[in-house]
Amino acid sequence: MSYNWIKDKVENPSRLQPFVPIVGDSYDSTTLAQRVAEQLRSLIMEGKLPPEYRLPNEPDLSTLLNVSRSTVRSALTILEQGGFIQRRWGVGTFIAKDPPTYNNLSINSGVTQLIRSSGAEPGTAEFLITTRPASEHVANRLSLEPGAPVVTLERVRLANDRRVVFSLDTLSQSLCRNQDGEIPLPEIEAFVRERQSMYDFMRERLFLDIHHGIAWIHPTSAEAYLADKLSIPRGSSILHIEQVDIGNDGEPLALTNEYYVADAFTFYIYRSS
Amino acid sequence: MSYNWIKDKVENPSRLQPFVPIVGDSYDSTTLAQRVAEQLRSLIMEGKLPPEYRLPNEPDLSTLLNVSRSTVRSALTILEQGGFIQRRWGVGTFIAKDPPTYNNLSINSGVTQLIRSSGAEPGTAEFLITTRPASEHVANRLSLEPGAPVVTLERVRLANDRRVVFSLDTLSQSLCRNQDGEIPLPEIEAFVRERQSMYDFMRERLFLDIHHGIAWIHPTSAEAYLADKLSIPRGSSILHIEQVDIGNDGEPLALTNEYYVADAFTFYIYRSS
DNA sequence: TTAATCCAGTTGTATGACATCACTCAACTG
DNA sequence: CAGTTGAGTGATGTCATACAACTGGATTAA
Repeated sequence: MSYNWIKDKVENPSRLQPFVPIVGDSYDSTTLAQRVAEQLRSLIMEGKLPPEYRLPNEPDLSTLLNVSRSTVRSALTILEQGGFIQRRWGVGTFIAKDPPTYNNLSINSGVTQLIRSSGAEPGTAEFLITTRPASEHVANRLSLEPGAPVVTLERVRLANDRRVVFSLDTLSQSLCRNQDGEIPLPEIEAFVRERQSMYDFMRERLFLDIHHGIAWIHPTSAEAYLADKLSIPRGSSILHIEQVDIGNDGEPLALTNEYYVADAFTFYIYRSS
Repeated sequence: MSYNWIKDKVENPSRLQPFVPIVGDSYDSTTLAQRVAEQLRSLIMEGKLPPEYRLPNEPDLSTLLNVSRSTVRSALTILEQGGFIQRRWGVGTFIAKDPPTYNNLSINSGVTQLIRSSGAEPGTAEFLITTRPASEHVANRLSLEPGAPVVTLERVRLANDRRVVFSLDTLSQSLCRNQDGEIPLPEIEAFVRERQSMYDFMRERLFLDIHHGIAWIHPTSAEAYLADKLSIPRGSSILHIEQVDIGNDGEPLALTNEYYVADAFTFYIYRSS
């Protein structure tokens, strides 16, 4: 039925890729509506669908995406809750005026993506991977027994060679295994060094999907160790974000501590009323 | 059909109020699904529905709430996105293991509610309300012309008489009017002094509903003025949250600057993947 | 000119049917 | 006897259709 997907507010139609988003039949353990929402969310975050752009109406979206209208509506509800779109009863559905970006803390993206989306080149320095017994605090956060072995990943993250984040990731060693048994540390290191993402490692090697994260934010100031790692004066303002990532079954999977140089990034939060 | 609403994980049934949530016919300009979600959200946040509690199945919820199953599902999708519930295909719908609370920044609640939910008694000191021309920054945030008159509300917020937050609210003067014309400052002051909420004033007197807020978080340290207001040493860590509240039509309504004493509260963020 | 009315287009709600998944448990198999 | 298979049940997910409610502009009438 060749809906004119490109119209209204789009000045440069050739920039928009044809919208045939394929929602494959691949089994994802997620629902169809979530996959549709994810596809549309990518388009929005990549700027393919500009702010205030009017989407096709729901019946047309239904045929375009080859899913039913109720599925479309579920997906749109998801996006609406995230602040990506705005629905106006009797009028239409629009991309939000100011949709969330990667520096929005409501979106659980990693440091690498944050740096990249800010226009800088992500890098790593002082990579250190070790195993150690879990402290009481760590064990508590990860629902482990104190002393249980955990893998920790200590990195200084760079944005265009500037030290901007000190990150300390912790993962239960019992999770670091595939069908062949335990994954040796060098293999983990090789993967994370190349891809610069622990999330990718968890998803692709451990098949651990993260459902959501819960973050605590603490404003603090750099003591000696941090000041050294981040090459900033002692006492500089630091944003400390501690985060537990939760899997689909509700169990904590990973613990992340990130220390951001205060003026390196601007963080947003979408707060729904 | 008298569904046994209280069962499964609930140890103390008498604690749970009977669930007849009435979803009134009152015209709210919001959708039915949103009102249903709001009702359930209140029950969860007030602890009436404990974590991991299993909800009735959707058909039964439908009859209980006197709405259709599609409306129930829309409401549940909203709650699921906010991290309040978890749906498991083929199994059931459950209150989340760790549902968001008022100190979750993903929820747009005011300082007063935050203080109250922490178990402390909210209070106010150094109340100061003025009108002044908008600075360039303020005008930018509120989509006003620089120099346009704005109403500012300067408060030191107390938790059990301890100074914990310095807040500075800004509102375009052109919005501070009802059918009788402009609302005089003393009237605003009287209302906010008593209710300790600018949001309540905006909703009840100005009929301005806030759709969502966008917050910037900045870790910083207290300079002289702030240190004095908050009775803390200079250089203490401060969490600065600047927030623009957006109305249903997408226009900015209010600007809020809040400075939190670092260790006074613990802030959470729900980060969806 | 102005106000009321109509009308087309869109999202919201209701209803019913079926698909898919998870869990339990009986039956079967080696 | 341990392990596997499969039916059965009950839950959420998806589809299809119809209609209600709302918006905004065009039309019409005062």
